[in-house]
Amino acid sequence: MPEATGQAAPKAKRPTRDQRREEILAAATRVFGSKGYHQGSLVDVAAQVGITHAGVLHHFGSKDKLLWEVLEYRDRVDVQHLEGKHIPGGIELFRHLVTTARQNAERRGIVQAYAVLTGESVTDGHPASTWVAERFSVLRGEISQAVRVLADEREVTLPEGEPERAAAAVIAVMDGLQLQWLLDPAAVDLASGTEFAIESILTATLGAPVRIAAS
Amino acid sequence: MPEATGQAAPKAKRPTRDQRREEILAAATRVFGSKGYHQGSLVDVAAQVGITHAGVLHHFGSKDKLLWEVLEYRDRVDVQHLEGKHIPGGIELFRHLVTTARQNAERRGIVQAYAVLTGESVTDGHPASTWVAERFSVLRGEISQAVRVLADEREVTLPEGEPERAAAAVIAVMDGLQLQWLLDPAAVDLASGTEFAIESILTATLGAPVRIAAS
DNA sequence: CCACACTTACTTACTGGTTAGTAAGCCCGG
DNA sequence: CCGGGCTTACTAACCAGTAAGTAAGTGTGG
Repeated sequence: MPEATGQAAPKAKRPTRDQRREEILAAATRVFGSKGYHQGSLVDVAAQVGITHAGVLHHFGSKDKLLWEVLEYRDRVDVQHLEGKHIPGGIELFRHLVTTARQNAERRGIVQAYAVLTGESVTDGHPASTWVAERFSVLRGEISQAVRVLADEREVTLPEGEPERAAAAVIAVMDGLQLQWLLDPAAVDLASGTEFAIESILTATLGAPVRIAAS
Repeated sequence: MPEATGQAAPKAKRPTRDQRREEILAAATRVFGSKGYHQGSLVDVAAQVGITHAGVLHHFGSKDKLLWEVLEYRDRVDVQHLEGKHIPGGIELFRHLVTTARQNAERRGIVQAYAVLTGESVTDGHPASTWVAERFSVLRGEISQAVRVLADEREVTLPEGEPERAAAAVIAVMDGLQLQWLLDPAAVDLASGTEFAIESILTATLGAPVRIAAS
Protein backbone atom coordinates (compact mmCIF):
# COMPACT_ATOMS: atom_id res chain seq x y z
CA MET A 1 0.00 0.00 0.00
CA PRO A 2 1.38 3.35 -1.07
CA GLU A 3 1.54 6.87 0.36
CA ALA A 4 1.63 7.41 4.07
CA THR A 5 2.12 11.19 4.24
CA GLY A 6 0.87 12.47 0.90
CA GLN A 7 -2.76 11.43 1.05
CA ALA A 8 -3.22 8.45 3.30
CA ALA A 9 -6.64 7.72 1.86
CA PRO A 10 -7.63 4.06 2.35
CA LYS A 11 -8.66 4.18 -1.31
CA ALA A 12 -7.49 1.16 -3.31
CA LYS A 13 -4.86 1.96 -5.89
CA ARG A 14 -6.08 1.67 -9.43
CA PRO A 15 -4.41 -1.38 -10.99
CA THR A 16 -2.37 -1.05 -14.13
CA ARG A 17 -3.75 -2.20 -17.43
CA ASP A 18 -1.79 -5.46 -17.36
CA GLN A 19 -2.72 -6.22 -13.77
CA ARG A 20 -6.38 -5.78 -14.57
CA ARG A 21 -6.12 -7.97 -17.63
CA GLU A 22 -4.56 -10.72 -15.54
CA GLU A 23 -7.24 -10.38 -12.88
CA ILE A 24 -9.90 -10.70 -15.54
CA LEU A 25 -8.20 -13.69 -17.16
CA ALA A 26 -8.00 -15.45 -13.80
CA ALA A 27 -11.66 -14.70 -13.10
CA ALA A 28 -12.68 -15.86 -16.57
CA THR A 29 -10.80 -19.10 -16.04
CA ARG A 30 -12.78 -19.70 -12.86
CA VAL A 31 -16.11 -18.77 -14.44
CA PHE A 32 -15.70 -20.69 -17.69
CA GLY A 33 -14.34 -23.55 -15.62
CA SER A 34 -17.26 -23.81 -13.26
CA LYS A 35 -20.07 -22.91 -15.64
CA GLY A 36 -18.72 -23.50 -19.12
CA TYR A 37 -18.22 -20.94 -21.83
CA HIS A 38 -21.83 -20.59 -22.95
CA GLN A 39 -23.35 -20.60 -19.50
CA GLY A 40 -20.66 -18.45 -17.92
CA SER A 41 -21.46 -14.79 -18.57
CA LEU A 42 -19.37 -11.66 -18.82
CA VAL A 43 -21.36 -10.30 -15.89
CA ASP A 44 -20.12 -13.21 -13.77
CA VAL A 45 -16.53 -12.54 -14.79
CA ALA A 46 -16.83 -8.80 -14.20
CA ALA A 47 -18.41 -9.26 -10.78
CA GLN A 48 -15.43 -11.28 -9.59
CA VAL A 49 -13.10 -8.41 -10.46
CA GLY A 50 -15.46 -5.83 -9.01
CA ILE A 51 -16.32 -4.05 -12.26
CA THR A 52 -19.16 -4.18 -14.78
CA HIS A 53 -19.33 -6.40 -17.82
CA ALA A 54 -18.73 -3.41 -20.07
CA GLY A 55 -15.42 -2.94 -18.31
CA VAL A 56 -14.40 -6.45 -19.29
CA LEU A 57 -15.35 -5.75 -22.90
CA HIS A 58 -13.25 -2.61 -22.76
CA HIS A 59 -10.21 -4.81 -22.20
CA PHE A 60 -11.01 -7.77 -24.42
CA GLY A 61 -13.43 -6.57 -27.07
CA SER A 62 -15.66 -9.64 -27.18
CA LYS A 63 -16.43 -12.82 -25.28
CA ASP A 64 -14.82 -14.97 -27.95
CA LYS A 65 -11.58 -13.01 -27.74
CA LEU A 66 -11.63 -13.32 -23.98
CA LEU A 67 -11.90 -17.10 -24.27
CA TRP A 68 -8.99 -17.22 -26.67
CA GLU A 69 -6.85 -15.20 -24.31
CA VAL A 70 -7.86 -17.43 -21.40
CA LEU A 71 -6.63 -20.47 -23.33
CA GLU A 72 -3.37 -18.77 -24.28
CA TYR A 73 -2.99 -17.64 -20.69
CA ARG A 74 -3.31 -21.23 -19.47
CA ASP A 75 -0.63 -22.34 -21.88
CA ARG A 76 1.64 -19.51 -20.78
CA VAL A 77 1.22 -20.38 -17.10
CA ASP A 78 1.78 -24.08 -17.72
CA VAL A 79 4.94 -23.46 -19.70
CA GLN A 80 6.15 -20.93 -17.11
CA HIS A 81 5.87 -23.76 -14.61
CA LEU A 82 8.37 -25.81 -16.57
CA GLU A 83 10.64 -22.83 -17.22
CA GLY A 84 14.20 -23.88 -17.83
CA LYS A 85 13.40 -27.50 -17.05
CA HIS A 86 13.07 -28.10 -20.82
CA ILE A 87 10.27 -30.35 -22.09
CA PRO A 88 11.07 -33.77 -20.68
CA GLY A 89 11.44 -36.75 -23.00
CA GLY A 90 11.42 -40.53 -22.66
CA ILE A 91 10.41 -41.90 -19.29
CA GLU A 92 10.75 -38.43 -17.79
CA LEU A 93 7.71 -37.29 -19.74
CA PHE A 94 5.54 -40.00 -18.24
CA ARG A 95 6.85 -39.22 -14.78
CA HIS A 96 5.86 -35.63 -15.46
CA LEU A 97 2.35 -36.68 -16.51
CA VAL A 98 1.82 -38.63 -13.30
CA THR A 99 3.16 -35.74 -11.24
CA THR A 100 0.76 -33.41 -13.00
CA ALA A 101 -2.10 -35.77 -12.22
CA ARG A 102 -1.08 -35.77 -8.57
CA GLN A 103 -1.00 -31.97 -8.52
CA ASN A 104 -4.31 -31.78 -10.36
CA ALA A 105 -6.01 -33.66 -7.56
CA GLU A 106 -5.41 -30.51 -5.48
CA ARG A 107 -6.54 -28.10 -8.19
CA ARG A 108 -10.10 -29.06 -8.88
CA GLY A 109 -10.94 -25.76 -10.55
CA ILE A 110 -8.38 -26.10 -13.29
CA VAL A 111 -9.29 -29.69 -13.99
CA GLN A 112 -12.94 -28.72 -14.20
CA ALA A 113 -12.21 -25.85 -16.56
CA TYR A 114 -10.27 -28.15 -18.83
CA ALA A 115 -12.95 -30.85 -18.77
CA VAL A 116 -15.82 -28.48 -19.42
CA LEU A 117 -14.13 -26.64 -22.25
CA THR A 118 -12.95 -29.84 -23.87
CA GLY A 119 -16.42 -31.33 -23.78
CA GLU A 120 -18.05 -28.14 -25.01
CA SER A 121 -15.54 -27.85 -27.81
CA VAL A 122 -17.03 -30.78 -29.72
CA THR A 123 -20.24 -28.80 -30.27
CA ASP A 124 -20.72 -27.37 -33.74
CA GLY A 125 -18.74 -24.20 -34.35
CA HIS A 126 -17.42 -23.82 -30.83
CA PRO A 127 -14.75 -21.10 -30.59
CA ALA A 128 -12.36 -23.36 -28.67
CA SER A 129 -12.58 -26.43 -30.89
CA THR A 130 -9.51 -25.72 -32.98
CA TRP A 131 -7.53 -24.91 -29.86
CA VAL A 132 -8.48 -28.20 -28.22
CA ALA A 133 -7.83 -30.20 -31.40
CA GLU A 134 -4.43 -28.56 -31.76
CA ARG A 135 -3.61 -29.27 -28.15
CA PHE A 136 -4.48 -32.95 -28.58
CA SER A 137 -2.39 -33.10 -31.71
CA VAL A 138 0.67 -31.61 -30.06
CA LEU A 139 0.32 -33.89 -27.03
CA ARG A 140 0.03 -36.97 -29.21
CA GLY A 141 3.17 -35.91 -31.00
CA GLU A 142 5.19 -35.41 -27.84
CA ILE A 143 4.00 -38.58 -26.15
CA SER A 144 4.45 -40.81 -29.18
CA GLN A 145 7.97 -39.42 -29.50
CA ALA A 146 8.66 -40.36 -25.88
CA VAL A 147 7.31 -43.85 -26.59
CA ARG A 148 9.76 -44.17 -29.49
CA VAL A 149 12.62 -43.14 -27.22
CA LEU A 150 11.67 -45.85 -24.74
CA ALA A 151 11.46 -48.40 -27.53
CA ASP A 152 14.90 -47.45 -28.79
CA GLU A 153 16.38 -47.70 -25.31
CA ARG A 154 15.00 -51.21 -24.97
CA GLU A 155 15.89 -52.08 -28.54
CA VAL A 156 12.41 -53.12 -29.58
CA THR A 157 10.95 -52.21 -32.94
CA LEU A 158 7.37 -51.06 -32.90
CA PRO A 159 4.81 -51.59 -35.66
CA GLU A 160 3.86 -48.61 -37.77
CA GLY A 161 1.48 -46.31 -35.91
CA GLU A 162 1.90 -48.07 -32.58
CA PRO A 163 3.47 -45.10 -30.74
CA GLU A 164 0.62 -42.86 -31.87
CA ARG A 165 -1.95 -45.37 -30.72
CA ALA A 166 -0.31 -45.62 -27.31
CA ALA A 167 -0.09 -41.83 -27.10
CA ALA A 168 -3.78 -41.41 -27.85
CA ALA A 169 -4.62 -44.02 -25.21
CA VAL A 170 -2.49 -42.30 -22.58
CA ILE A 171 -4.15 -38.94 -23.19
CA ALA A 172 -7.56 -40.59 -23.29
CA VAL A 173 -7.14 -42.31 -19.97
CA MET A 174 -5.97 -39.11 -18.29
CA ASP A 175 -8.94 -37.11 -19.58
CA GLY A 176 -11.41 -39.86 -18.83
CA LEU A 177 -10.19 -40.34 -15.28
CA GLN A 178 -10.45 -36.61 -14.66
CA LEU A 179 -14.08 -36.71 -15.74
CA GLN A 180 -14.94 -39.56 -13.39
CA TRP A 181 -12.98 -37.97 -10.58
CA LEU A 182 -14.80 -34.65 -10.98
CA LEU A 183 -18.17 -36.36 -10.68
CA ASP A 184 -17.16 -38.67 -7.82
CA PRO A 185 -13.79 -37.92 -6.21
CA ALA A 186 -14.17 -40.78 -3.75
CA ALA A 187 -14.54 -43.39 -6.48
CA VAL A 188 -11.35 -42.63 -8.37
CA ASP A 189 -7.79 -41.90 -7.28
CA LEU A 190 -6.42 -39.55 -9.87
CA ALA A 191 -2.71 -40.04 -9.25
CA SER A 192 -2.52 -43.79 -8.77
CA GLY A 193 -5.14 -44.45 -11.43
CA THR A 194 -3.17 -42.45 -13.97
CA GLU A 195 0.10 -44.14 -13.04
CA PHE A 196 -1.45 -47.60 -13.26
CA ALA A 197 -3.05 -46.95 -16.64
CA ILE A 198 0.04 -45.40 -18.21
CA GLU A 199 2.22 -48.26 -16.99
CA SER A 200 -0.27 -50.75 -18.42
CA ILE A 201 -0.27 -49.12 -21.81
CA LEU A 202 3.51 -48.74 -21.98
CA THR A 203 4.09 -52.29 -20.81
CA ALA A 204 1.73 -53.67 -23.43
CA THR A 205 3.28 -51.50 -26.14
CA LEU A 206 6.91 -52.34 -25.33
CA GLY A 207 6.28 -55.96 -24.40
CA ALA A 208 8.20 -55.61 -21.15
CA PRO A 209 7.33 -54.19 -17.72
CA VAL A 210 7.62 -50.41 -17.43
CA ARG A 211 7.68 -48.75 -14.04
CA ILE A 212 7.29 -45.08 -13.29
CA ALA A 213 9.10 -44.33 -10.06
CA ALA A 214 8.45 -41.24 -7.95
CA SER A 215 9.67 -38.00 -9.40
CA MET B 1 -60.40 -26.08 -45.99
CA PRO B 2 -60.91 -29.85 -46.44
CA GLU B 3 -63.67 -31.91 -47.96
CA ALA B 4 -63.64 -32.31 -51.72
CA THR B 5 -65.48 -35.55 -52.34
CA GLY B 6 -65.29 -38.16 -49.65
CA GLN B 7 -62.09 -37.34 -47.88
CA ALA B 8 -59.21 -38.46 -50.12
CA ALA B 9 -57.37 -35.45 -48.76
CA PRO B 10 -53.57 -35.76 -48.89
CA LYS B 11 -53.66 -34.16 -45.45
CA ALA B 12 -51.03 -35.58 -43.11
CA LYS B 13 -52.59 -37.67 -40.38
CA ARG B 14 -52.03 -36.33 -36.93
CA PRO B 15 -49.41 -38.48 -35.16
CA THR B 16 -50.37 -40.22 -31.96
CA ARG B 17 -49.15 -38.93 -28.66
CA ASP B 18 -46.41 -41.53 -28.37
CA GLN B 19 -45.23 -41.01 -31.94
CA ARG B 20 -44.92 -37.30 -31.34
CA ARG B 21 -43.03 -37.81 -28.11
CA GLU B 22 -40.58 -40.09 -29.86
CA GLU B 23 -40.12 -37.58 -32.66
CA ILE B 24 -39.38 -34.88 -30.13
CA LEU B 25 -37.00 -37.08 -28.17
CA ALA B 26 -35.08 -37.91 -31.33
CA ALA B 27 -34.91 -34.24 -32.28
CA ALA B 28 -33.82 -33.26 -28.77
CA THR B 29 -31.08 -35.88 -28.89
CA ARG B 30 -29.78 -34.31 -32.10
CA VAL B 31 -30.03 -30.76 -30.79
CA PHE B 32 -28.52 -31.36 -27.35
CA GLY B 33 -25.92 -33.52 -29.05
CA SER B 34 -24.80 -30.95 -31.55
CA LYS B 35 -25.18 -27.82 -29.45
CA GLY B 36 -25.21 -28.97 -25.86
CA TYR B 37 -28.01 -28.61 -23.36
CA HIS B 38 -27.56 -24.95 -22.51
CA GLN B 39 -26.93 -23.76 -26.03
CA GLY B 40 -29.58 -25.94 -27.62
CA SER B 41 -33.00 -24.30 -27.31
CA LEU B 42 -36.53 -25.63 -27.24
CA VAL B 43 -37.17 -23.60 -30.38
CA ASP B 44 -34.47 -25.61 -32.16
CA VAL B 45 -36.02 -28.87 -31.03
CA ALA B 46 -39.52 -27.79 -31.97
CA ALA B 47 -38.47 -26.59 -35.41
CA GLN B 48 -37.12 -30.03 -36.26
CA VAL B 49 -40.51 -31.57 -35.54
CA GLY B 50 -42.39 -28.80 -37.30
CA ILE B 51 -44.17 -27.38 -34.26
CA THR B 52 -43.58 -24.48 -31.87
CA HIS B 53 -41.58 -24.59 -28.67
CA ALA B 54 -44.78 -24.36 -26.66
CA GLY B 55 -45.87 -27.60 -28.28
CA VAL B 56 -42.76 -29.28 -26.96
CA LEU B 57 -43.49 -27.98 -23.48
CA HIS B 58 -47.01 -29.33 -23.79
CA HIS B 59 -45.53 -32.83 -24.04
CA PHE B 60 -42.63 -32.55 -21.60
CA GLY B 61 -43.44 -29.78 -19.17
CA SER B 62 -39.98 -28.24 -18.94
CA LYS B 63 -36.59 -28.29 -20.59
CA ASP B 64 -35.08 -30.13 -17.65
CA LYS B 65 -37.68 -32.86 -17.85
CA LEU B 66 -37.09 -33.16 -21.58
CA LEU B 67 -33.39 -33.72 -20.94
CA TRP B 68 -34.15 -36.39 -18.37
CA GLU B 69 -36.40 -38.19 -20.80
CA VAL B 70 -33.78 -37.95 -23.53
CA LEU B 71 -31.29 -39.66 -21.25
CA GLU B 72 -33.77 -42.36 -20.27
CA TYR B 73 -34.65 -42.77 -23.92
CA ARG B 74 -31.01 -43.40 -24.77
CA ASP B 75 -30.77 -46.04 -22.10
CA ARG B 76 -33.97 -47.68 -23.31
CA VAL B 77 -32.71 -47.81 -26.92
CA ASP B 78 -29.32 -49.16 -25.85
CA VAL B 79 -30.85 -51.88 -23.73
CA GLN B 80 -33.39 -52.72 -26.44
CA HIS B 81 -30.39 -53.41 -28.62
CA LEU B 82 -29.26 -56.12 -26.25
CA GLU B 83 -32.76 -57.50 -25.78
CA GLY B 84 -32.72 -61.10 -24.65
CA LYS B 85 -28.98 -61.33 -24.98
CA HIS B 86 -28.70 -60.70 -21.20
CA ILE B 87 -25.99 -58.41 -19.87
CA PRO B 88 -22.76 -60.11 -20.81
CA GLY B 89 -20.18 -60.92 -18.14
CA GLY B 90 -16.51 -61.87 -18.07
CA ILE B 91 -14.62 -61.59 -21.35
CA GLU B 92 -17.94 -61.25 -23.19
CA LEU B 93 -18.45 -57.83 -21.63
CA PHE B 94 -15.16 -56.55 -23.00
CA ARG B 95 -15.95 -57.98 -26.41
CA HIS B 96 -19.21 -56.10 -26.21
CA LEU B 97 -17.42 -52.86 -25.34
CA VAL B 98 -15.15 -53.15 -28.36
CA THR B 99 -18.10 -53.97 -30.61
CA THR B 100 -19.90 -50.91 -29.30
CA ALA B 101 -16.85 -48.79 -30.05
CA ARG B 102 -16.81 -50.14 -33.60
CA GLN B 103 -20.48 -49.32 -34.06
CA ASN B 104 -20.02 -45.89 -32.52
CA ALA B 105 -17.54 -44.98 -35.25
CA GLU B 106 -20.56 -45.02 -37.58
CA ARG B 107 -22.82 -43.06 -35.25
CA ARG B 108 -21.08 -39.76 -34.75
CA GLY B 109 -24.19 -37.98 -33.54
CA ILE B 110 -24.73 -40.23 -30.57
CA VAL B 111 -21.08 -40.15 -29.58
CA GLN B 112 -21.13 -36.37 -29.79
CA ALA B 113 -24.27 -36.13 -27.68
CA TYR B 114 -22.74 -38.33 -25.04
CA ALA B 115 -19.45 -36.42 -25.02
CA VAL B 116 -21.08 -33.00 -24.87
CA LEU B 117 -23.51 -33.89 -22.12
CA THR B 118 -20.85 -35.66 -20.09
CA GLY B 119 -18.52 -32.67 -20.30
CA GLU B 120 -21.29 -30.21 -19.52
CA SER B 121 -22.43 -32.29 -16.58
CA VAL B 122 -19.37 -31.39 -14.49
CA THR B 123 -20.52 -27.76 -14.36
CA ASP B 124 -22.10 -26.67 -11.10
CA GLY B 125 -25.70 -27.76 -10.71
CA HIS B 126 -26.11 -29.26 -14.15
CA PRO B 127 -29.38 -31.22 -14.48
CA ALA B 128 -27.59 -34.23 -15.97
CA SER B 129 -24.77 -34.51 -13.45
CA THR B 130 -26.41 -37.09 -11.21
CA TRP B 131 -27.41 -39.15 -14.23
CA VAL B 132 -23.85 -39.16 -15.56
CA ALA B 133 -22.37 -39.91 -12.15
CA GLU B 134 -24.82 -42.77 -11.69
CA ARG B 135 -24.02 -44.12 -15.12
CA PHE B 136 -20.29 -44.10 -14.36
CA SER B 137 -20.94 -45.81 -11.07
CA VAL B 138 -23.00 -48.59 -12.62
CA LEU B 139 -20.47 -49.12 -15.39
CA ARG B 140 -17.60 -49.33 -12.92
CA GLY B 141 -19.55 -51.93 -10.99
CA GLU B 142 -20.29 -54.09 -14.02
CA ILE B 143 -16.79 -53.88 -15.45
CA SER B 144 -15.01 -54.51 -12.16
CA GLN B 145 -17.25 -57.56 -11.71
CA ALA B 146 -16.21 -58.83 -15.14
CA VAL B 147 -12.57 -58.32 -14.14
CA ARG B 148 -13.12 -60.42 -11.03
CA VAL B 149 -14.64 -63.16 -13.15
CA LEU B 150 -11.58 -63.18 -15.40
CA ALA B 151 -9.30 -63.28 -12.36
CA ASP B 152 -11.19 -66.24 -10.93
CA GLU B 153 -11.02 -68.09 -14.23
CA ARG B 154 -7.27 -67.67 -14.26
CA GLU B 155 -6.96 -68.35 -10.56
CA VAL B 156 -5.17 -65.12 -9.73
CA THR B 157 -5.98 -63.14 -6.61
CA LEU B 158 -6.19 -59.41 -7.10
CA PRO B 159 -5.27 -56.78 -4.50
CA GLU B 160 -8.10 -54.92 -2.84
CA GLY B 161 -9.57 -52.26 -5.14
CA GLU B 162 -7.67 -53.44 -8.20
CA PRO B 163 -10.76 -54.45 -10.24
CA GLU B 164 -12.31 -51.04 -9.60
CA ARG B 165 -9.14 -49.28 -10.69
CA ALA B 166 -9.03 -51.27 -13.91
CA ALA B 167 -12.72 -50.61 -14.52
CA ALA B 168 -12.27 -46.86 -14.12
CA ALA B 169 -9.32 -46.96 -16.52
CA VAL B 170 -11.31 -48.89 -19.14
CA ILE B 171 -14.18 -46.41 -19.03
CA ALA B 172 -11.75 -43.50 -19.05
CA VAL B 173 -9.92 -44.67 -22.13
CA MET B 174 -13.16 -45.19 -24.03
CA ASP B 175 -14.46 -41.73 -23.22
CA GLY B 176 -11.14 -40.07 -23.88
CA LEU B 177 -10.69 -41.75 -27.25
CA GLN B 178 -14.17 -40.67 -28.28
CA LEU B 179 -13.26 -37.08 -27.48
CA GLN B 180 -10.11 -37.16 -29.58
CA TRP B 181 -11.90 -38.98 -32.38
CA LEU B 182 -14.67 -36.39 -32.49
CA LEU B 183 -12.17 -33.58 -32.88
CA ASP B 184 -9.95 -35.39 -35.37
CA PRO B 185 -11.38 -38.65 -36.77
CA ALA B 186 -8.32 -39.24 -38.92
CA ALA B 187 -5.95 -39.20 -35.97
CA VAL B 188 -7.63 -41.91 -33.90
CA ASP B 189 -9.11 -45.27 -34.77
CA LEU B 190 -11.94 -45.78 -32.34
CA ALA B 191 -12.33 -49.55 -32.58
CA SER B 192 -8.72 -50.67 -32.65
CA GLY B 193 -7.66 -48.00 -30.17
CA THR B 194 -10.27 -49.17 -27.71
CA GLU B 195 -9.38 -52.82 -28.17
CA PHE B 196 -5.69 -52.13 -27.70
CA ALA B 197 -6.20 -50.08 -24.57
CA ILE B 198 -8.57 -52.53 -22.92
CA GLU B 199 -6.27 -55.44 -23.64
CA SER B 200 -3.37 -53.48 -22.16
CA ILE B 201 -5.23 -52.74 -18.97
CA LEU B 202 -6.55 -56.28 -18.53
CA THR B 203 -3.17 -57.82 -19.26
CA ALA B 204 -1.48 -55.58 -16.72
CA THR B 205 -4.17 -56.29 -14.13
CA LEU B 206 -4.18 -60.07 -14.52
CA GLY B 207 -0.47 -60.46 -15.11
CA ALA B 208 -1.02 -62.58 -18.19
CA PRO B 209 -1.89 -61.76 -21.82
CA VAL B 210 -5.58 -61.15 -22.50
CA ARG B 211 -6.92 -61.19 -26.02
CA ILE B 212 -10.28 -60.01 -27.23
CA ALA B 213 -11.17 -61.93 -30.35
CA ALA B 214 -13.80 -60.84 -32.82
CA SER B 215 -17.37 -61.15 -31.61
C1' DC C 1 -75.86 -42.94 -35.80
C1' DC C 2 -75.20 -38.75 -34.47
C1' DA C 3 -75.09 -34.58 -31.65
C1' DC C 4 -73.12 -32.93 -27.71
C1' DA C 5 -69.47 -33.04 -24.05
C1' DC C 6 -65.10 -33.52 -23.27
C1' DT C 7 -59.99 -34.20 -24.12
C1' DT C 8 -55.85 -33.72 -26.66
C1' DA C 9 -52.57 -31.19 -29.35
C1' DC C 10 -51.32 -27.76 -30.43
C1' DT C 11 -50.73 -22.02 -31.70
C1' DT C 12 -50.30 -17.23 -30.72
C1' DA C 13 -49.05 -13.92 -27.75
C1' DC C 14 -46.94 -12.47 -23.92
C1' DT C 15 -43.84 -12.11 -19.48
C1' DG C 16 -39.79 -11.66 -17.08
C1' DG C 17 -35.30 -12.61 -17.32
C1' DT C 18 -30.58 -12.80 -19.27
C1' DT C 19 -27.40 -12.13 -22.80
C1' DA C 20 -23.43 -9.71 -25.66
C1' DG C 21 -22.35 -5.65 -27.40
C1' DT C 22 -22.49 -0.23 -28.11
C1' DA C 23 -22.27 4.60 -27.05
C1' DA C 24 -21.46 8.41 -24.37
C1' DG C 25 -19.77 10.52 -20.62
C1' DC C 26 -17.33 10.90 -15.97
C1' DC C 27 -13.18 10.78 -13.15
C1' DC C 28 -8.69 10.15 -11.66
C1' DG C 29 -3.67 9.99 -12.21
C1' DG C 30 0.37 11.06 -14.35
C1' DC D 1 -5.24 18.77 -18.92
C1' DC D 2 -6.02 14.91 -21.31
C1' DG D 3 -6.46 10.06 -22.12
C1' DG D 4 -7.26 5.54 -20.57
C1' DG D 5 -10.31 2.97 -17.45
C1' DC D 6 -14.34 2.60 -16.27
C1' DT D 7 -19.70 3.29 -15.46
C1' DT D 8 -24.29 4.09 -16.71
C1' DA D 9 -27.63 3.46 -19.87
C1' DC D 10 -29.21 1.42 -23.57
C1' DT D 11 -30.38 -2.02 -27.56
C1' DA D 12 -31.55 -6.05 -29.88
C1' DA D 13 -31.67 -10.70 -29.56
C1' DC D 14 -32.89 -14.73 -27.39
C1' DC D 15 -34.47 -17.64 -23.74
C1' DA D 16 -37.93 -20.74 -20.84
C1' DG D 17 -42.22 -20.79 -19.27
C1' DT D 18 -47.35 -19.30 -18.95
C1' DA D 19 -51.96 -18.32 -20.43
C1' DA D 20 -55.62 -18.47 -23.29
C1' DG D 21 -57.73 -19.74 -27.33
C1' DT D 22 -58.76 -23.07 -31.23
C1' DA D 23 -59.23 -26.96 -34.11
C1' DA D 24 -59.37 -31.71 -34.34
C1' DG D 25 -60.31 -35.74 -32.56
C1' DT D 26 -62.88 -39.28 -29.00
C1' DG D 27 -66.33 -41.04 -26.25
C1' DT D 28 -71.13 -41.34 -25.04
C1' DG D 29 -76.12 -40.82 -24.19
C1' DG D 30 -80.21 -40.69 -26.51
